[in-house]
Amino acid sequence: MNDAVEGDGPHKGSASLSSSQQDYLKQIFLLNDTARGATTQLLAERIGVRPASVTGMLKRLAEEGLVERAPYRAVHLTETGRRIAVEIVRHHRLLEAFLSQTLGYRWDEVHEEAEALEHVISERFEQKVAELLADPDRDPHGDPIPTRELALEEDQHLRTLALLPKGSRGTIRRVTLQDQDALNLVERLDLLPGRTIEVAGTHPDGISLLAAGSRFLVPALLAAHLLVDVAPHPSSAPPKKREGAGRPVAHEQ
Amino acid sequence: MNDAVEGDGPHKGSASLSSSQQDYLKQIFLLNDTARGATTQLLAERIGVRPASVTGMLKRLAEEGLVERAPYRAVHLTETGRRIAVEIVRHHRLLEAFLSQTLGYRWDEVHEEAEALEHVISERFEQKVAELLADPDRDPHGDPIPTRELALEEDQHLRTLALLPKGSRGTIRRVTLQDQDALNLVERLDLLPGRTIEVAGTHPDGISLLAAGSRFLVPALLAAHLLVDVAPHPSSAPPKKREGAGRPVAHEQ
DNA sequence: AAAAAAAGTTAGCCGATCCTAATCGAGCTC
DNA sequence: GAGCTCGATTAGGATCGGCTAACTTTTTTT
Repeated sequence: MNDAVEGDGPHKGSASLSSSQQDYLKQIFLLNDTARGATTQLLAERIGVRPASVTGMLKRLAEEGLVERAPYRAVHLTETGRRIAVEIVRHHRLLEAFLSQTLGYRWDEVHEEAEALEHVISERFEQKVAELLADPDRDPHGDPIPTRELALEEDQHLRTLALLPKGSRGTIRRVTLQDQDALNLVERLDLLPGRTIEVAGTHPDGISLLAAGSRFLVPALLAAHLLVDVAPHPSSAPPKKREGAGRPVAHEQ
Repeated sequence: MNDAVEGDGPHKGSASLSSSQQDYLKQIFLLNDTARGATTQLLAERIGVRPASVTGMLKRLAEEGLVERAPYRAVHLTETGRRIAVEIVRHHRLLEAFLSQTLGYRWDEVHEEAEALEHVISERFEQKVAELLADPDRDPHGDPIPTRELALEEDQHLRTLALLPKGSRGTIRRVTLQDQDALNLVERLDLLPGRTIEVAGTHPDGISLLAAGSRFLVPALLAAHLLVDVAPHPSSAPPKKREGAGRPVAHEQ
């Protein structure tokens, strides 16, 4: 035996999957909603292994019926695989909320710890934390927490800051970054979820922002990861945007 | 790489030890204070592997300077090994207190979960929990929690119920059991830490006890794991807190 | 469309940890 | 003190998940 983690014990579907396997499923899930999909290379980067290792693991996961794949193509989760992945995403985000709210972690410290704990906590732990926090629906980064039934609300109306036209106003709702340095910068610029902003201008290298009276430049790399709830005010239409970048998200459960 | 756990990150000494290794060290530590010491067989039982596997792991641990051993003899921890072991014991007991007090786990549910989490939490987590609970010195089973500096107070004055003579009175302070069924029984008999009792008689198969007005038999197997704070005189007031005489004892390994 | 680049896969290997089966050693019995 | 028994060790193997190097397929460039 290796490190088959059974923090989950005799629960749902994640029983007897190693931390490693859980991690692959989670990353596949998270990448499936992006433009390029869950490619071998992206997975390798996210997970921190070499591409060859990814190919190997994907084979194993395919044998266990957790993913479906065609060689040289992006992988997809099966329904079973998706359920497990969402379960882990729930663990992760619930833990982030918990670490932040109950243990007083700083905003930028939660990710790493949750990363380690998510594979190990039991169903009971998940429940107790959910109770304690009264079923939160967002983690500290603004990411939606899947419900107990594993339904994941999508932020259809949020738009990435990078693509907003000059004059747009709105409220930052999500910060989809994990990098420590980037998070620090976001904090320093005071661009945390909840902050209302206005786009003062767009540049090739970023977005000029008006927030809290001051004006400053948000690097494009950062702006791409700030999801904004756009106010219907200036000239924009009511929230009804949906298929901006790709297929409907894989979650019919 | 395998499952080298780095929940601990760049801290003390436990950095880069696998969960498995951590577990061995912890069990060696726990067994070192017992009559037979940390023998291959006992370790195998506690850890849930075959004796041959223990021999193998002990060799690796010896190479890393964490244990000292002579073939066919019980193992001992080096100072480094001991430090890591105590660190993990601290994690475990702190987590048990936390699960019980903060998350509302039942008394008999905490062990299993702590077992999984103890290898994964960071130094920060440990600190935050210790703060939240105001540096508790006992876990829910009455086991002493090593201090931040890894000093472990010994319960020198506690005596096992199994060996008390008829007529003894005292207060149960520790329940050194982990087995779920046994714990349930302890709970059913209401023999949790804090309960005051009197030995009504001794039998080959157990101890006859007088507690809360009723009289019942405690099986010898159970009695051996109930540590009692014996009252100096039949009339002595039942000490509310724990021993006033105990002092922190640096654990000579 | 041919060549180059990038991405993915295969093959072979390694280390960690576990296992079973067989052998060895220590300590007690007679 | 010769056995015998039980605990400990060795030998040999399996699995998991990682790696490198070499090769194949897809995509991009010219």
